[in-house]
Amino acid sequence: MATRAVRGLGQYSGVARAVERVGERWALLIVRDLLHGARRYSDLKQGLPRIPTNILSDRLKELQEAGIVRRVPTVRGGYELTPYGRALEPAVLALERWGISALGEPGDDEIVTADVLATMLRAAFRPAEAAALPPTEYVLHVGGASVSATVIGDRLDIVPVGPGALPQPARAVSAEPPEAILELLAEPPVFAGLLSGDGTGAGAAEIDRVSVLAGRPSFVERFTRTFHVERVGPAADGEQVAADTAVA
Amino acid sequence: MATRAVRGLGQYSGVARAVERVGERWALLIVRDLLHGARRYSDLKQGLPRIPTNILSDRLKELQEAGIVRRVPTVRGGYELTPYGRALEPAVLALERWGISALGEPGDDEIVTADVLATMLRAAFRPAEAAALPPTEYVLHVGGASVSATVIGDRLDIVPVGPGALPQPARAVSAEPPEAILELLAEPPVFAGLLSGDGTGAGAAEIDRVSVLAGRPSFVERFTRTFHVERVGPAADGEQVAADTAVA
DNA sequence: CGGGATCCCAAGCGATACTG
DNA sequence: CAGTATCGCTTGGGATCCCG
Repeated sequence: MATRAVRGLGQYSGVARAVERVGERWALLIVRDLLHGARRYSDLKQGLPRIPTNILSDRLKELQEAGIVRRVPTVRGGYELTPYGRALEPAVLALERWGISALGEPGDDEIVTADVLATMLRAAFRPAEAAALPPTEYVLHVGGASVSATVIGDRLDIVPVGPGALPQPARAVSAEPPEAILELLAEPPVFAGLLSGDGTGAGAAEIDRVSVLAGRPSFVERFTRTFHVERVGPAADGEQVAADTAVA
Repeated sequence: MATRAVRGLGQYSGVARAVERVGERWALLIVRDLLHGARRYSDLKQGLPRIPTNILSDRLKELQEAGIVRRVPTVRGGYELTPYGRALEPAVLALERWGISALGEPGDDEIVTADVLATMLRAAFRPAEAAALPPTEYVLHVGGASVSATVIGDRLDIVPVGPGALPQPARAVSAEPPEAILELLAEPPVFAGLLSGDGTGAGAAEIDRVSVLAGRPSFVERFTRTFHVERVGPAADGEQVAADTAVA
């Protein structure tokens, strides 16, 4: 049984409410995956390999009760976000940005899924920078997952590609793809570094370690300008604090 | 003992990392309070009435190990965020915005602290709107907590006021306060409604229930323009889904 | 006043088995 | 494929006491 809500945090606060509703283990990762479209039970389970099936079931039930998730009537075992759940996107992307900047090395059995990759891209996407660049399609292969990110103006569209991706139904705008295409292959940490590198000096190390499978290598710089997150390492402990900070 | 980290989520993902580091119960609320300045152990405990002391101790230890929090050398029992921890601010505010829009009625023993109030204000603050308005100081009394929010141009400064607030040390800019002042008193749910109301029609109900203790009542509208979050109720279940959403 | 130690309960969780 | 049922166990977390 989905127990919960008995343990409020005792604060009339937005963050507290948010934590009460999506703070349970796994909950936010389910939301993250659903942000990219409806998913079936087995899709979710596959994307979250370490989640026990009963926990997935519990979370989905709780998220439904909270009005964050609902079933897709037409699809057996299908789930999707409600508008209320979709409103979590800014928060999820903000957390993603923070997390990206200190991903470190992958753990032994840590995987990268298409949804993980898509979230990284959407978190790192900079519409203002992108708008100034020519339309480009980026095909990324990172740690076994593959997505195609098409950037036209300040718009970003991501679709899963390659083996393992189900046929994508009814793309609204199947206008002709941009003529500029860049296809990259990179190990997960290299890819993370590519997103959070400073682009010029230090980031060059990552650039050398990505394989350009198709497209002009100079497009890599276009990619790093389009997709970028500020690096904020965990306490290099180098700098001094403003010691006069108030202890109120 | 602070056990943890044994249970990774198995994904090389920013959100997963974020959840692993600040997903523990209470952790994000501690960060939230520390976002407004250094705090002592007892301050934190007071602001989080339901947290057991050992859990607070554990969390602070874990947050330190993660490089998110560090001790303030000059203050006994003082804690503050590292730059890495402060980088969580966008994520915290995004969660706050989402949480505010469905706060509902306060639970029996839910409290509002000055830090809670300050977080609400900072989450709801709209610099672009504020910049067009004259400098104004808003003094808010909500559910026992009181803060003063001074808005000058697109800048927002918040200081705790009234009984319970320690003397505020060394305000850098103690320039003369704005001549326009609005002092409000409201019950917590009324205040939340004020922030997420639509400002005109439906929001009027909240406006009638706030007490203007000082300043011109017309300034209330200035307040709601300066501080606002989109309302996204949990599943009014009214509208239809785009049924063609991909289940990929 | 800051914070560590201990006890104890149950919730949250994970693995496995089972069912429509 | 989409879950439910059961079980054991870890551990989070609440209360209380204790120490510097």
